[in-house]
This record gives sequence, structure tokens and C-alpha cells, in this order.
Amino acid sequence: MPSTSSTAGKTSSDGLEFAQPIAQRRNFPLAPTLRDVAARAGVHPATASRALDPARPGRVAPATVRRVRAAAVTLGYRPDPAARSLRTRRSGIVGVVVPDLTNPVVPPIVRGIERILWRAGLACVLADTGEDLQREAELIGELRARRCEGLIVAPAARSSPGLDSIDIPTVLVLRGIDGGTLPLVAANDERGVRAAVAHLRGLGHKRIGHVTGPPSMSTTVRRLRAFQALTDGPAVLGEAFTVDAGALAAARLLRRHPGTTAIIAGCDTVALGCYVAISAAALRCPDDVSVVGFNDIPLVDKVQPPLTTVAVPHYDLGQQAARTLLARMRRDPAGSALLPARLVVRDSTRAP
Amino acid sequence: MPSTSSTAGKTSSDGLEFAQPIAQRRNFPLAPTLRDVAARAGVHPATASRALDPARPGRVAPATVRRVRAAAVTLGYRPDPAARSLRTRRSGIVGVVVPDLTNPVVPPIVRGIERILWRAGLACVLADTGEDLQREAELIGELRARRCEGLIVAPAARSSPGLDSIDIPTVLVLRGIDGGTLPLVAANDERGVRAAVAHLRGLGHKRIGHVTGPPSMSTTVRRLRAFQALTDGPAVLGEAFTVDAGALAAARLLRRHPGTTAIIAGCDTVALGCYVAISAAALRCPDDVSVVGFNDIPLVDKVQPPLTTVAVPHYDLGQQAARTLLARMRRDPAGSALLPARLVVRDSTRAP
DNA sequence: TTGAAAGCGCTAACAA
DNA sequence: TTGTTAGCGCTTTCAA
Repeated sequence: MPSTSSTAGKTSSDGLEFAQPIAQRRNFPLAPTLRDVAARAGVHPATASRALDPARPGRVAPATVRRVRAAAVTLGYRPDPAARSLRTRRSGIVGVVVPDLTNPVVPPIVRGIERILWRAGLACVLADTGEDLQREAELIGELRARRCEGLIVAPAARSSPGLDSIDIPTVLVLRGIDGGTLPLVAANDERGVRAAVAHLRGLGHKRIGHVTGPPSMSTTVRRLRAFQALTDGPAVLGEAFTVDAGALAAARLLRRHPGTTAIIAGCDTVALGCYVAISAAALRCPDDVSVVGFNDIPLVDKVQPPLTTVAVPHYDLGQQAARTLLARMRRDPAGSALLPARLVVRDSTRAP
Repeated sequence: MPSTSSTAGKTSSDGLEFAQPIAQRRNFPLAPTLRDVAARAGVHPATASRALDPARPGRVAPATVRRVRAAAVTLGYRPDPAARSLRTRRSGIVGVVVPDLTNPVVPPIVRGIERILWRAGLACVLADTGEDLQREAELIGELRARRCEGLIVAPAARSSPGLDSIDIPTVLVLRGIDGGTLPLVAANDERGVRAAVAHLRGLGHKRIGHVTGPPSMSTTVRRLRAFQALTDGPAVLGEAFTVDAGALAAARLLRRHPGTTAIIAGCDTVALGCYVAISAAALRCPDDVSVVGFNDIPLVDKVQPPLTTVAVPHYDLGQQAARTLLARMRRDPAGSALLPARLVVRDSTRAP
């Protein structure tokens, strides 16, 4: 009688033992499964699962734990995340949504996030929106579809459709949105602006102007409000956080308010735009006009003149945002945090 | 007789239909499953699955497809990635391993990768090794454990233990490793160096030196070899790709070879280190010594003097690496690629 | 302390 | 063309 398809535990006509249990096993050396580990340790898969669970020890005899551990190590066992995830409803990933990774303030934030989250056993899926709100909404949708356990978002603008009815733990970083209840981790812009104004006044400046970034960004608004609360100096809105937009806006400021002796810029690139406008107006920085930047991005200490700027601790922002997210995921209370920004004085500021 | 626990398809004593099938359903509004969609469309889950599979159409009657689609849309159905992954053995994620996200050459690469891979339906899990080989190996292990379908790695050094016996599709980007067979997507350093040398010779320079980055990096070696193939000028090895290391090495070069009129630096930050050393030696750039950088990172056009440099298309590197990975994942043949680097002439080079 | 059994949501093979 | 069945690998009751 020819042997038909495998029956468990019996011997076939050719004398070979069918070690295979009921169903046919995988044909080859894919990653070892819990069954393999359990078989090698001579226990049931469920026991192996319990033995390897570090979270709740003490449910398995120590000797058994050792045997299972040993088997797992020799086989190089790594639990299948898909299977585990299906069972536990936890994906082990969080989404990190950034507006533009090539904006120099963003990488240190992402790095800080990544550092903390890896350590907590979570993987970061990166999504770059290119400062596009629609794409931001799409990407957030994708991340939700992938069952991210949490989201850290640096939004493209103050109103973000993608975040309107977000239903997973979410933390904003760097930039806030209007009217939401999501926690935000950002720099203390108000104190940063105050430090800049105090520094310039200390040098003797009376006519201080402000060249902002685009008003669609919360950072612009926060810095502008702080500036207006402290001075009655003129402010000109820039179109973007770029050198060109900064140059354009600064040129307008200098034209309308020729007596201006100092400018606080909305960010460092805008500050470099101020340099351009100052030169174009046949003036010099810092001799005629002092400039203070914001962020302290790489190399602004190497430009001419080295830029005085309000340094923002972006790496810390990232770390803190990640910690806040972890807290939210644990349902611990965790609210917004404003991290201290500190003034770094270089050569772009001088007495008028 | 009191009604006992639910029996399928019957009416309970209180008159309420038990719509529930055999087993008790989820108690509440979690994400809708394929069962929900199928039920709503009046078909079997398997049919719904086929109807929603965009890859292989034509297996389901058009009318059914429409019904299922409609049901999926109204319910806001998104397939559970864990369940799908468990079944299909595809995780839908790739690992992106970078040495240091705050190194300005890295973000555009990651952005290029991310762009292409999202479009292909793959999510990027980011891992930053901090230029640490051991951490690199650990992180690659983690990504393997998470069943990444592929890996794009910018290795921390030319010998990378984590990549020794990698068994998933992998592409190197930016930096290569010794003796492997993994495809590498990088800039054509040889032609970049040649362009720099030709430019300097064209200006009349005879005594050209080279200040490198650390020899543990493939980029250093490739640029150095190209330099030595073209000139017999002196080369000094730097300790790192930093301003300080560049300054140290350049100082040595200028001391040992006082007649040097031009330096090709291993990267832009090293070039800025050369500026420092040149000033420290009471010389001026470009009047006494010309400097050429490598990479063209942000703001080197704003330093004093604006840096002449070999621009590397990092964003393209990332895109190309992602495309190469996709090809490898499809088992298409795809090998290394060297993308053109082009010289950007600014004010740090001048006739001697 | 361990084993047995069930099932997370999906898709592939087979049957009708 | 559609339905039935089974099972991916894991964890979690429940029972022994």
C-alpha cells in the first residue's frame, strides 16, 4: 500500500521517520519559529512563549526557562513581529512625520526621537511631507493604516487637516497647530526673543525691527507676539524660512524704517537674508545694522560675520517629544513642554 | 427557560436577533475587518479579499468588485498589516541605516530614499548608528528581526561586521565596504577629484595638496587614490570629517610643504578646517592658498570666502539607492552606480 | 508548572 | 465567479 500524504508520528514505507507533526512543515531554513525552539527544549510552544516573556517572569520553572533560553539562542530565534503583532494588537512602530528633512533644524530632532524610541523597543517610520499639508494628511493616513502605536509630528502649518481627528497618541514637536489639544514640545520662543531684545538693548539699540518667517507657522506667530509684547518696533512678514525671502522682507524693512539699527530674524536663514539686504542697501553688519538669528544651525558660526543667534536645543526637543509620546502611550498624563532657548553671542551684533 | 450564551442565528427570548455568527464578535468600534466589509457587501471574506487586491484584477465579477469597494470605503476599511504580513511573509518595511543624521550629507539621501520607497508602498524604518560599528551591527540585527524586506545602509566604516553575512537584499549608499559584493550607490569621486585638479591646474597651480578624512571611510580612500593617480602632491590624513580635524591636518600639510598653493579637502567641513589653518599660518584664502571642498553642503556658499567644491548629488544618491534596492527585491539584476559629481566654482580658488 | 486549544485578520489552494 | 477550508506564528485563556 503506497504511503499517502503524511500521517503524524508514523513510519513510512521507506523506513524514514516522519518527524513532521500533523501539517507539513516549512520545507526549508527560514527563520526558526517558537515551535522549533519548543521542540528543541522539549516543551510545548506555549511554555516556550511564557519562558521567553521577559515582562512577566516566574510563571515557568527556572530549569525550563534555561532550557528554552538555550534553545532560542542556539537557533538564533527571533519572534515574528507580524504574528506577535496580530495577537497582541501592538505594531511596535511609531510614525515620525517631518516637513522637510533637509531643513537643518529637523535632523537633530529626528535623531533625538529615534534614540529614545529605539531604546523603548519601538521602530520609527519616517515620513517627509515636503511642507505639503495634503501630503501630510495622506502620510498620516498611511501611518494609521499601518497601525502605528503613536505619532510624532512636526506639522507643515498651523492648521493641519491630517491632525484634525487623529485617534492615536500624538505629540507635536517644533511647531504647534491652532486650537488643538495635542501636546507640543518646542522651544521657549518668548524667552528667546526676550533674550535677543535684552542683548540688543544692552548694546544700546533703540530701533529694533523684526523680520519673520511665514505666518502660517506657529513659530513665526509666537516669536512675533513676543517681539510685539516687548517693543513697538516694526515687523515685516517673510514669505518663507529662506535666505531669499529673508532678503526681500529685510529690504522692505530697511526701506520703510531707515533708522533701524538692529534686526531680529525669524530664523537663521532669514538672518542670512538680512545680511544680503543690508549689503544691498550699502550698509554693513554689524557696523550699521546688527542681526540676531534663531535656531543656531550648523555653519552660522562660520559665515561672515559669525551670527549671533538664539540657539534652540533641537536634539533635546526630539528626545522630549519621544518621552512625552511614550507617556501618552502609557496613558500617563503628559502635556506640552517649552525647552529653554539661549542666546549665543557672536559678531553680528554690536553697539549702534 | 433562561436564554443561555449565544447560539448562532437564533432569536433570543427578548426578541433581539443575534446577528453574531458562531464566535462572539469584538465588543466595539475597533478598525473594521475584512469580515465587516464582506458582510456589508454580502460576499465571503475571501471574495472581498480578491476584490480589493489591485495587483491581480479580473478574478471577481465587476459588479461584486464595486459592491465590495463601496463597502470598504464607507467603513473606512484598511487591511491589517500584521495579518497580511503574517500571511504573505512580507513586512512592507525596509530599514534605512545611517551613520549620523546630523551629518549634512545624510538628510538629502534619506529623503530621496524615503520618497521612492513610499511611492512603492514601503515604509522606511530609520536607524542612526552614531558612527558606531557595534551599534550598527545591533541595529541591523534589530531590523532583520523585524523582518525588513530590504536594507539600505550608509556604513560607519569600510569594514562593517553587521554586514558580513547579511541575508536580505541590501544596498550600500554613500560609503562602500571592503571586499563585499553588495551594490554601492555613490558619487563618482574619481571624476570629482579630476575636475578639482583640472580646475586648479587651469588656474596655474603646480603644488596641490590633499587633506583627507579618516582612512576608515571608503570615500577617503577613493578620493585619495584618485588624487595620487593624478598628482604627486602631498596628502595628509585627517582624523575625522570635522573642522577641527581638517584644521589640524591642514596645518601639518602647510608646515611640511610650505610651497603648497592649493588644497583639495576630503569634504566641506575639512575644507573649512583648511581655512582655519591657513589663517593660523598668517596666510589668506584664496590669495595665498586655494581650497576646494567636497559635497557642497548647505551654507558653504555663504562662508568667507564662498567655497569652491565638488557637488555631490546626495538626493539622487538616495533615490538611486532606493531604486536599486527595489530591483534587488524583485531579483532583478542591479549593480553599483556612480553618479556624476560636478565642480562648483566659487571664491576659494584663484590663480596662485 | 505545563499542556491543550483557540483565534488574532488575512490570503492561497482547492472545490463547487 | 464564488465559497470553503486551512493556516501563517504567536499569545492567552482554560484545564490538568
